[in-house]
Amino acid sequence: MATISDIARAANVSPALVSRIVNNDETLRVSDDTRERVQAIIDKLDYAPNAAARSLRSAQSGLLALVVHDLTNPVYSEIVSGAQIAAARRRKAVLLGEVADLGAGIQRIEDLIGGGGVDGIILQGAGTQMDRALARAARRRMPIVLLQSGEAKDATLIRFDDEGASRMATRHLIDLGHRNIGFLGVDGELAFSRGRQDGWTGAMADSGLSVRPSWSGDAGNGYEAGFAAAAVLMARAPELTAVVVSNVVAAVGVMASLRDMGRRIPDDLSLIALHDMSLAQYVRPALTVVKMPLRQLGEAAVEAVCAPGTDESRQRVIGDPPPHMVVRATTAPPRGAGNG
Amino acid sequence: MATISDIARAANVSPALVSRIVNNDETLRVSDDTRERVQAIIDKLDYAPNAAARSLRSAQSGLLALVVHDLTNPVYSEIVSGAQIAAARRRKAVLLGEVADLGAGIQRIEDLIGGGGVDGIILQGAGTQMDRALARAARRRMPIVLLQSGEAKDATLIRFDDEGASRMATRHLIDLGHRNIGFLGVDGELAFSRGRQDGWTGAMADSGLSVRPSWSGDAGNGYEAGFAAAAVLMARAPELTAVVVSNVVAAVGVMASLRDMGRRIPDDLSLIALHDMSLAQYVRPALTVVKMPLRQLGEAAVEAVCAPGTDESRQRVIGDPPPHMVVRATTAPPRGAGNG
DNA sequence: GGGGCTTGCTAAATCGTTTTATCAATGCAA
DNA sequence: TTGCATTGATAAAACGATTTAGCAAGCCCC
Repeated sequence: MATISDIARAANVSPALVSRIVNNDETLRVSDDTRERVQAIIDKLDYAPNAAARSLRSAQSGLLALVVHDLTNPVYSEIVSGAQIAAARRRKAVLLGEVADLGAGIQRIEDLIGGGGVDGIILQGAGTQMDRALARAARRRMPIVLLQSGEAKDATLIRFDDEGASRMATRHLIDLGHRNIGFLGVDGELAFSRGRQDGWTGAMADSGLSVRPSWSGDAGNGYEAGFAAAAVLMARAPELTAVVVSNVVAAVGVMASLRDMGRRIPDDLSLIALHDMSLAQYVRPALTVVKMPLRQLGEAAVEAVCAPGTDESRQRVIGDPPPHMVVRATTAPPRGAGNG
Repeated sequence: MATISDIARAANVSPALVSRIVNNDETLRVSDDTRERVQAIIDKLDYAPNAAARSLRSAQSGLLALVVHDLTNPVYSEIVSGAQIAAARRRKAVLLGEVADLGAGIQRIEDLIGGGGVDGIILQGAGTQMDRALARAARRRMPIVLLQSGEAKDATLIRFDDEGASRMATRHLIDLGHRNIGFLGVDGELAFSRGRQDGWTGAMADSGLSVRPSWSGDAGNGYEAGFAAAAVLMARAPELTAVVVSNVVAAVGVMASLRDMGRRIPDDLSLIALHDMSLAQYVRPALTVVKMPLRQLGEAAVEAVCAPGTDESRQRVIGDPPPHMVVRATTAPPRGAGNG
């Protein structure tokens, strides 16, 4: 492969000059003649600067590490896709890590982080297994962004207005006339899951409604967990006429479970989920959701990593576009409610 | 950050020795005493080798470029996930590129490829926009793997037995008693789409059945395209009692469309799809599919990139596990068929 | 006591860029 | 003729690791 010296030799100039031409150095004064000659040789030899040498010298790799919990979950892949787009805009590439299956899965990414091989890190739901790499990153003053997670040390935190969205979903059901409204979320002390739970109880309280402990359960983030959780919830709280599901993927599992139990949606039970994805339009009945901008979350994460100094506070809530209702076919007034 | 020289100085040894200890050089003879002393300092200073320097010197980055068409499509994310796992096993990291939205989206990856910043490339459905990068990669003798695509030059080709799977699916419908069986595939001359089409016509011919041109259509790879295609097909060929859909994601769209048209599955129309994904179990009725090992496809791609010399032919069909029927609830005998 | 072997370690070149300071040449004004 | 900008380019020092060849010291054996 042609190196910068090859080009320099062939053009009878110094490597320095070639480098500055390749990089569009604004301070460079060069005659049009020389510039064209060099450029012609670059084109002819199809020269491409060596990535390793460049990042060794410039201490920048142009790489962003993005570690997500489970790639096959459509919600996460939406985030990844958004990050991808924003990264391209910034001329960065995305190094993907998946942390779901085997704990050892991201060994190489950790090495890269430790060795300065990436310019920044975005973490989505990675557990403590990243702690060491994160500590190293922090010592290097590498920008770190945590998505939907509460524990920030040297990291920027980006999340949705989970509580607001959950409140909005619950409110929608209340407005339809429901009183016994359940909630399927994710257990644990993560900020976003607590926020969603709070949104539900908050909206209920605002309307003078109370909730019972038996009305909430853990539906996880996947089809299967949602499927299982629905059966448990229905057995425990048959008085419910509507349920807020904190994750749209889990909601699809919930729908299957309800149908298997002979419960009709929305006739017997209304369902509303947080997040949106294209699948939600294509299940039947189509899922009513409170849409949150998943792609924008990914994009914002990349922006925060690329321009780390510029965020006033270290904590950002994605408010644009704000969460909004997408009413489809899984919500309706409860059966006893007048006009039907 | 600590460099190798820092460690060497602190331990009163040469950088060379530190390097060889860090890399577990088998040929190195060193006293236990020294080794422990060096290791202790490495631990204390939390030394991690600089990634750029290392890959500059060793001409290996430990990175694999994986370019897919659309990340949000569950079928592709399954492949990515498989690749991820295999890469981790090989101590490689995966650089992800998405080529769907904007053509300029993978600029950085192309730079890296040109500059030797990756050790190999896996391409899934990228169009001609990668041609230049691919040519550069070939000149560098960089291993290239093409997934599900026919046009191999300097690349290894990995694909499923698409024709066999499609044949199996069609056969299943024929065995149930169907005679008028349609096919929704992907238009174009790509090898895999032709193979699936051939499998359908082949299985029909084997049973002495003929197909009409109006019985096949283009359902693309996504929910939306499947939804649209189903409406067109049903209008054009109402005599069909069963349909093979070449992609499970499109099949979910087809299901929604049929339901909206008042066609009951499987009573009025049987449906079978190629590929599988967890969603297929959670739509209702659950989708019957011919399962193809998507994760293994991703894994095989990584293996081929990491051990390029070892593939006898440049063309590999993933046959393990072989495609197999997963009968769920969208297939049944046609209405007029005896025992019902 | 000299030759040869083993053990334990190191010197120094190399990978391909980027960047800062500097320099030669030319022009121009006084 | 001297002095001073300006233009167009370069020299050389990093950046941080890996690797090959080789060296010094100790030991053994005859």
